[in-house]
Amino acid sequence: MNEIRKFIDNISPLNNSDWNFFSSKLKKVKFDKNTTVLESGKIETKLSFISKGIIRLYIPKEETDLTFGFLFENEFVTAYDSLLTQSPSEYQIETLTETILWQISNKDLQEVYKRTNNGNIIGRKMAENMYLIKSKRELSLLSKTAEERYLDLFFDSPKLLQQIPLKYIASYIGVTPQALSRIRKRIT
Amino acid sequence: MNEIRKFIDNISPLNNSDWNFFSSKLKKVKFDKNTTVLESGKIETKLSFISKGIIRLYIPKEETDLTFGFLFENEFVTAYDSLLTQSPSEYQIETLTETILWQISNKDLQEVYKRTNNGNIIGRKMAENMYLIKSKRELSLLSKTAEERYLDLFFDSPKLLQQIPLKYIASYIGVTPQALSRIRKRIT
DNA sequence: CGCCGAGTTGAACTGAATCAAGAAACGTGG
DNA sequence: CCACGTTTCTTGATTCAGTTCAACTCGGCG
Repeated sequence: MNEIRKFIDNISPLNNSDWNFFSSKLKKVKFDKNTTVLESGKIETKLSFISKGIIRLYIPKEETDLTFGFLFENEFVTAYDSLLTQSPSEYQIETLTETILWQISNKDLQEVYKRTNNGNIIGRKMAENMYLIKSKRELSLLSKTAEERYLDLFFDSPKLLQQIPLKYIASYIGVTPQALSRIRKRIT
Repeated sequence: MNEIRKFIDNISPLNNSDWNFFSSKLKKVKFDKNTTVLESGKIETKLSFISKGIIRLYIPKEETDLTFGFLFENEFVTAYDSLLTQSPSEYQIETLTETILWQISNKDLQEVYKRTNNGNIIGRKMAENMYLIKSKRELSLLSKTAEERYLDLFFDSPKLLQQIPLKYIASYIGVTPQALSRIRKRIT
């Protein structure tokens, strides 16, 4: 839980009473490897902090599904679109390794926004942060080649990448597994 | 100004005193056609509401620049990344037609967040909204063909499209003007 | 009138998709 | 702990959407 407070304080510091309120709402949950945390079509009701494990966010498709991100230890994960709009999630969330999450329900999160001093600020900063991530991604998709995107990802989390099957990375980068296999070959 | 209040009330209603505070900060500015509103490299200091006109958001590049969006009447426009991080903007903002903006400075906007009841909520909802837009765009770039993206755009704002040079639309869709010209030919 | 940028069209080229088949890694049951 | 089957990864051949380079047309404007 310590890590969670650190993460949040980094966004906007919480006083102890606010933190106590927030943390009292958190529930620890454990998931096996390759387990669905949120099924696409369901409405997202939780915000989760990854205490341990790796998570993939994707849209399941007939043939190959579309991967939108990998989340690691000490990051938050949620089907944010669905959480915000409270409509069925296109996205599905799945563990790639054994995973431990701390979860707060959307209901409780809204309470935090209302009841605590900094709740709304944190909510705003979180949304702003999510925006900045997507904005970067848009730029990457528009202006970079698949190879550059692979190298970026490799640069960001080299070790973690080794734990993720190539086909998922390919899907995140926006190419087929075959294409990524060739890119890899080319650059080594 | 009426339109601005309508827009904001749609996000989260403001009481009169909050609105008065906010609207007192707005300044009306007029721009000619093809005029730079924000130069890339400068820090964004304003949030602008488009009262009249069409605006293009892009990153200037040596050869062809990258277009990230078109904004129309009764929408907000800003180099949001730069506004949030207060670092130099990669993005440049330019009018495509004669344009009238209502602008509020970032400084005043922060005051609105602080001083008014709903300021933070609006700030949050605005960020959430910006996120949702980018999220949609990411999906479009990852899963759709250039042709599909063109049709989407056409479907969203058919009339407005006619006022935007093809080369900018091509850049938004992520192809060369030649390619878009052929797509157009193909689908008519 | 002549020029210039925008748009169209053509031809050659390229990166990635698709189809297909084989090799390697992985896990599950005997 | 090995054997088998399934899934993942690699490699090859073909196809395709889009790029690049280039030439030509059109419309507006000095």
